[in-house]
Amino acid sequence: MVRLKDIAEACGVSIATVSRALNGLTNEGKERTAFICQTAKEMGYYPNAAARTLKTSKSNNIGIIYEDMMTHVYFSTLFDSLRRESEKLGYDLTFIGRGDFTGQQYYENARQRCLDGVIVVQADFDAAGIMHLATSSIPTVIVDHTYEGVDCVTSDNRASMEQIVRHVYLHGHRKIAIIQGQKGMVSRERLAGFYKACVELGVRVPVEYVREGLFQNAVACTEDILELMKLPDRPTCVLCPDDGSAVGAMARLHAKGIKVPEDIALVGYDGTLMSQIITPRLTTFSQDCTRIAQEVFSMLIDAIEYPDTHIPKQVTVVGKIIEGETV
Amino acid sequence: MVRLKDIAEACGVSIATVSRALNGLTNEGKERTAFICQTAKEMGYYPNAAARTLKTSKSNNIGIIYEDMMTHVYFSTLFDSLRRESEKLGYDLTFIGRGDFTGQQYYENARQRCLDGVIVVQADFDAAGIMHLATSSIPTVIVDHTYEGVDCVTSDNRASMEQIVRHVYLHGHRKIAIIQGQKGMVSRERLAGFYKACVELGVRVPVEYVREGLFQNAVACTEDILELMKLPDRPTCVLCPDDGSAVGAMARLHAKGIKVPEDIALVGYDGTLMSQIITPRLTTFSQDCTRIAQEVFSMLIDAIEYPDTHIPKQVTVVGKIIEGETV
DNA sequence: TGCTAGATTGTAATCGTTTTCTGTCATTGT
DNA sequence: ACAATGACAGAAAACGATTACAATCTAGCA
Repeated sequence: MVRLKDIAEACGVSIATVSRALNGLTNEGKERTAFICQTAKEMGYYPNAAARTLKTSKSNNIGIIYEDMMTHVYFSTLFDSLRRESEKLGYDLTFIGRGDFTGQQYYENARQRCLDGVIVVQADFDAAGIMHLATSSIPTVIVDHTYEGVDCVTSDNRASMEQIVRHVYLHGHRKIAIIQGQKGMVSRERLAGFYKACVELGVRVPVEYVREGLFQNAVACTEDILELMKLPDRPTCVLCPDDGSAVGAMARLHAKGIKVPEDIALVGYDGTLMSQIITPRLTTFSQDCTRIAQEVFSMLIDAIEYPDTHIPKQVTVVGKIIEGETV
Repeated sequence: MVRLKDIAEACGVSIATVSRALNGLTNEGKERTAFICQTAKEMGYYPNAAARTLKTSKSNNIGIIYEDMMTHVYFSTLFDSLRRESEKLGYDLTFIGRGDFTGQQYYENARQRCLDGVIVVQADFDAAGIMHLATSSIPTVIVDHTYEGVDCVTSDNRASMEQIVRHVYLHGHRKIAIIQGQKGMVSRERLAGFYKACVELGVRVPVEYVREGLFQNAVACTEDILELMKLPDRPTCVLCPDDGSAVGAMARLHAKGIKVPEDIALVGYDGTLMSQIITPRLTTFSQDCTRIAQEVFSMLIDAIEYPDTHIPKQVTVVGKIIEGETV
């Protein structure tokens, strides 16, 4: 391993001079600087990250706390976007937060490795711990969950659900059912949007039309839909928690002789590739992961670079309906 | 931030003593050790990772080089497994390898941050660079690609394709077509297995039955299938590069009035959740990501702990056919 | 009691950088 | 020609841990 010291010896200057030359500090003479840089490159020098971190308390590393849900298309897409963005900005992404972490430990773990910032995705699990982290001196951005007074970026679940309801309303639907995902802020927000739009549009919602379901679980979704179809006053349109559920349910319905959209209209969520390649194309709602990632990093970078003047804010990113053929 | 020094002062002992006590070095007296540990905990001490890494050249961090393909279910599943395994063993996972890396840079980047090891997934992109890394002093395991003399774990694409061919053969198919994925070792291996099984079973394969396709691209897959259906001597069974393609294609075929499996048998690949919740359930091949992850880490840990005696090996993990209703 | 072995603990060097402070020159103004 | 100024380079002190080595203390034994 090549050290600053080796270059210093090779060039016949001091370590400090090499360090400054390499870091572009204006101090040094121009051609000497060039010579040092040249030599460093030839010798294959790379600064030791640990030493630099130790001295500067900057690691160029951003921690990411993710539940084990990478297999859900939304989250893998979001991750891809986050990674691309972090790459662009010169940060590496490290997965932190062992499964059994709680309370202070998120914070301590981040502190321990001098992370420059932390991104928490879907912080539904340990409010106290997450808050401790988010209100600490370590820049933190929360994705898809809102806490007071800390940086949050959420795809606006409430507004999107409103959009969806209005969309199907415009297509003539007055009996709209909803199947929710796992309990949590996302589901709550969507339900709130659902009710809000229905109230505003004067659409009556019988309690039986609102069902608890699961994300990414087409079996559950199908069961729920079949239950809905048994109702004396059956809905004409069902809003599913995500595309995976909707696609799976659609296939099952189809096999049962129930036609989409003739017998029942279906709306998905996420705007996945899959939703657009099946027949009929699913009407769904696309969340703009690229935008989300950009917002996340813009807030994070601001918090990192201007820790004193940074003001936490809550940003919502609004997606859009992708019109398919199932409504 | 609490330092060793702070604890030392609080306890009235030297820094070295605290360090030894905390690391369980047998040197220290029992109750003094206990007292130090207790105090450290009370003060909320966490060792500074950078300092420790600088001194010991161990980071407890494993780098992972992944192309941007997290949205493919196979890779997200694999990643989940890798992460779970790394968590269990106490390592963190850091995404490294900026998009424009080449040659030595993978190695230098890993060296720079004192990574204890590196996992390279689908190393199809920069053979020279990857080899430089893999043959360096940094423990490296390559997933889903085979290089001579370095640690590799692959799902046995050749053997699985053979299994698939034999499976459909047993179901009476003699006209078997294959749609490949992106060019690369995975596709090559699968094709080799396909030919091998066909030859052994005495199945004739017209050149038109072998088509180049794309992974995770149902549109391309559908086009390919439709082309195949136009052939004067059409195949009775088509092997698709992955479940996503197969599911999408199936839906399109269905819409065109071509029935699966009556008119054409279809086989997917990956054994995803999706493949099992659609109707008809897709016949597919499940890759055992958990096993792959275990093998990866077993090799990695061995290479890390016994760098001198470690012998690189090539491991293949065999998956199994999931019988659906499309053959 | 005096000496030695063994058990603890402390001192200080080290890991590779960054950065402050000091010192040396050369340049400029008077 | 001399002092003041500024540009540049080097020495050395951190950052927070680990660890080889030296130093101290205790106890066991003659």
